[in-house]
Amino acid sequence: MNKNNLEIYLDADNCPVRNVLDRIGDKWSVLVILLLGDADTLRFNEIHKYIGTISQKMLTVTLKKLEADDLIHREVYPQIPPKVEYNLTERGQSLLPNLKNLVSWANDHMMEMKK
Amino acid sequence: MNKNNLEIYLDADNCPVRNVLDRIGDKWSVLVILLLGDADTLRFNEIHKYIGTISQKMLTVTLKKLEADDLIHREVYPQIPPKVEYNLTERGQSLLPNLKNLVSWANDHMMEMKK
DNA sequence: AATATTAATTACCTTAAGGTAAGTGTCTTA
DNA sequence: TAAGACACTTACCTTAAGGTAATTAATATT
Repeated sequence: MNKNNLEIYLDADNCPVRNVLDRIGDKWSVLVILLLGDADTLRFNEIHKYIGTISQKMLTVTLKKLEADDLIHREVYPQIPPKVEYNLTERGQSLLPNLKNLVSWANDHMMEMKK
Repeated sequence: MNKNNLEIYLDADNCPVRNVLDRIGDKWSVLVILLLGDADTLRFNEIHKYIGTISQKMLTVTLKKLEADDLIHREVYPQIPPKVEYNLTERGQSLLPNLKNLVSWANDHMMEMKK
């Protein structure tokens, strides 16, 4: 057994698995990142309409968390009615391939898993 | 914007992102998979000791879910006291690289993120 | 005047995740 | 005879995630 890997996974306070899942393991974060990865730039209501089933509250909460982690950038246009645009940061872009790999793994294997 | 990808991500009832996160997006699943990926075969109490902070209850719940999704295999030895060994299935093995990529992304980026 | 628009915010509620602590069965060992 | 090992199971409780619905500010449109 590889002690190095074990130490990395299990170092309780500094566990990368925990850190990453605590941030994007919620119901909506990954979806928003993938969406912005494809769409480049989207306004609040555009994301809201695309996802369809997300509540306004959870969309703002999700966007704020992603912004706090520097995964998305938020650009406010000082006009009325308000206009706010979102797009991925460099860090968000760097996460994208990992998520897309997960998606394609899911497409390959999820069908066979019974509900 | 790529309509194909969007349709894949957003198809509410059949969304691969949701499917995969619903199954391994919980607090312990990924950790257990990574552990079994390194250790090959582990008994219940070995996993319990390695992770340290997981409760017995959550370990059994986690293992049962992973087994139901055919991500880990459970081998019972009919002896007393009981002996049960766990290891990754082929499907679990196929997920492993994706998770390791996520871990290494986390190692590269999580330090910079403030708590 | 009244209504629509946009991106939130707030109060309230429900559900689910996960923790603690105790108990189970069967055998072995001190 | 009592305790220990092992892999759970059960009852109970707390916390957090996420949902609904109403409200906001400032302006343009009808």
